Amino acid sequence: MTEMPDPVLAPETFQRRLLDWFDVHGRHDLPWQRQRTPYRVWVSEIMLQQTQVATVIPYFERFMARFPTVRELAAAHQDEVLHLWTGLGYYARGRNLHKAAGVILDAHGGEFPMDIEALAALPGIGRSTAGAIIAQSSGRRAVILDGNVKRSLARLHAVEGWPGRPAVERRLWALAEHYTPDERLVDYTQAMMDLGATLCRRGTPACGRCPFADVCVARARGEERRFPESKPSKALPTRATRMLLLRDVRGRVLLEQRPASGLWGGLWSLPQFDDEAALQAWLDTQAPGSRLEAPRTPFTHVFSHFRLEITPQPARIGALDSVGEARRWYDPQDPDSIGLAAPVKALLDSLSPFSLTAPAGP
DNA sequence: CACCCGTGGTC
DNA sequence: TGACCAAGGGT
Repeated sequence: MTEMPDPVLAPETFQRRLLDWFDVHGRHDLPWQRQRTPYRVWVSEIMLQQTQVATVIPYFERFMARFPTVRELAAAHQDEVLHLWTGLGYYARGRNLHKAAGVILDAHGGEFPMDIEALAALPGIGRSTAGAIIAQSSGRRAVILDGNVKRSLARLHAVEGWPGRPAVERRLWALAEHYTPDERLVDYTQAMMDLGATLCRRGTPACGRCPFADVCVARARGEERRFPESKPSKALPTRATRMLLLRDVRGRVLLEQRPASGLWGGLWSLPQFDDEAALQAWLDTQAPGSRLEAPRTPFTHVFSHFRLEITPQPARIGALDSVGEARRWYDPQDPDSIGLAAPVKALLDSLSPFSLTAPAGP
């Protein structure tokens, strides 16, 4: 048996209050709530990891139009999957989604394995996402613990400590397990996420409309903003890079495919170098006779764990014998269906004469 | 465990 | 305006 987490409400009372609230105020018309197949729920859950609903919706619609079932997804090239993922971030999600589609076809005959362990064994699916897929697509009992649930439960019980710490996370899982009902799992899991997303928000919780305001421990203390505690912050290191803008006579730009893992893994980007010397050495061997132009003004791109200072380095082609497997000429006027890192896409867009026309002003 | 992985919104 | 964060998972 799991530890009894001093609940503020009996599970039955919690469930009834939550579902009564959800029936009136919950979200019932999100795109993935139509045709709740395991496939559609799966894709939506992956896209929604660390990503807000409003951002996901257009990506989800485009993805479903191109890959209506897991078979089309498995048959596609990773490039096309990443192309549809461009701008969404955390590209390992797209790579894993594509990889898992192949496993579902090869090892599971095209049918989703509908148990937690088998689902969580698929790349990109962890404990919480596996639970969400089970609950939302089959209605069977499964426990979820995403950011919304963590925030709501941390406040309801005034759970101290950053939820990333294993001890805190265990406690939150125990609370989530404690309150999860045996019925109406589709609605219950959606309701928990809706509560966190629309009422128990991070910045300005709408306690006045919350069905648990009278029993919320954090609110009773007037400390709802203090929960959940935030991650201990560290200073962001800064790295510098040069991005080579090598153009041929037709105005096309040389792109390189990034390594399969790591930052922008599998996406196409401009060739990157630590400094001008490394860039020049590359030009001398790979594209002799090329001429460097003046570097453009550096700009900074901030990632989650470091900031990248990018200096665009334009150059005109001398000779380039072989473009090779992981390289291609890319025409910004006539874009290919490939995955481009967002800052690279913005930089390439800035090369287009069309983007140099008068900006739309107020 | 601590770190890695992206982008857009928010204050 | 920079710090913080969002429907987490992999290594």
